[in-house]
Amino acid sequence: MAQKNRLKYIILGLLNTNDQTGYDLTKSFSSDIGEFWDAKHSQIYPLLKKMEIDNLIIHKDIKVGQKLFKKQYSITKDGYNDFLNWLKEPSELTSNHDEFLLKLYFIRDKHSKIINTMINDQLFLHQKKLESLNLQLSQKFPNKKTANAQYGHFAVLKHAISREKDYINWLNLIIEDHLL
Amino acid sequence: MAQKNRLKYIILGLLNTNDQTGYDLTKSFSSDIGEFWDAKHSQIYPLLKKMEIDNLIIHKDIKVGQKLFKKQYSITKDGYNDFLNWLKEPSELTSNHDEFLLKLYFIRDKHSKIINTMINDQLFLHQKKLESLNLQLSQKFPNKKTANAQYGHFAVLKHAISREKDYINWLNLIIEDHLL
DNA sequence: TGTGACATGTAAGGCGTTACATGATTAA
DNA sequence: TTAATCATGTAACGCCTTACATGTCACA
Repeated sequence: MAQKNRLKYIILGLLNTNDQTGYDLTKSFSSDIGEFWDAKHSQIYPLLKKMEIDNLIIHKDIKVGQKLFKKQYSITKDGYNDFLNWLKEPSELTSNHDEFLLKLYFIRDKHSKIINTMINDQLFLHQKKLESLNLQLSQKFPNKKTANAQYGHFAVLKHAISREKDYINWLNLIIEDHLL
Repeated sequence: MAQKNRLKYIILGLLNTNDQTGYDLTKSFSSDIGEFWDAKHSQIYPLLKKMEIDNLIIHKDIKVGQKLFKKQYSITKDGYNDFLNWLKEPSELTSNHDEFLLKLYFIRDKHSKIINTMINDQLFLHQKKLESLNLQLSQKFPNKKTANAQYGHFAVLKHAISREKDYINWLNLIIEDHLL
């Protein structure tokens, strides 16, 4: 009855890059990796505990300030093997959940009045997103060297940008078509 | 503690187009709407019962053959209002879950050997998908009239095609870049 | 001294998947 | 007569979200 539990592999992958706390991992989902997956701290902390019991990761207590200790996790050999096996597995296509498209699907009349605001709202959101992705690209990968050093991250960011451009382009086509 | 429960709205939307059984609804997810959402019959049947209790839909027993009765559901006034309210709500961006991109993200070395098979496998899947979407387009919307009659469905299908083309194009760019 | 970020947890409950289960109908 | 499709359900369980909860640290 097992579900995929991809979050486990994301955590392993992130810890494989460098040791981190649950808090650090949580932040990854609001920036980088949030483009393709999301998770809240309330899911991450319990999973970290479970993964440590399963011997995939271990933690050290690091002193911060006077009283506070943070738990810095690192990946174990077992964890690394688990991660590699996942990487090597073939990936199926995952169907995208897009609520806007879902709504649009149900609008049968081309000249429906609701369609205009819907599309413009969505256009705005995707333009904002594209801007923020472009900003990320220029900040994280100012030159070829930086891109080659973290090639996957670079490639995935380029994908996201391409995807947003395509989305915006398609939305504009719909708007044009709508005026006819 | 309410989650979104978008499946409810999909069912309402589908029933708003025409009366259907749980079986019919289930099939929608393996074709059309499966492009943007997925659901199994084991989720659909219980939800239909709940939605009928909530007065959003009602069913009639329709005789099929000698013994079998199927439940044909239709949308109620309450259900229609619920559906319309959902349509009118602004839609936020939903982050895409794409396992391949997730894996790619973690591959730091541009010349990693694993990258080649990964990309080619994925390229194959997206090409297959694009073919099937093109087939759907030509079958469901052979001309302008048919497209205008179900505009949303048409627009969404065009989107999916555009998305797959963009994905394939990006994959090819990565492959090219990889050879350098 | 107070605000925002850092840091870590638990609880309740809905959502979604996999598996188990059964039977009728249709067309080859 | 047999296989594919039609048709409808339940059970177990893991995933994920929302909400509740607490306390420290750095900086202005």
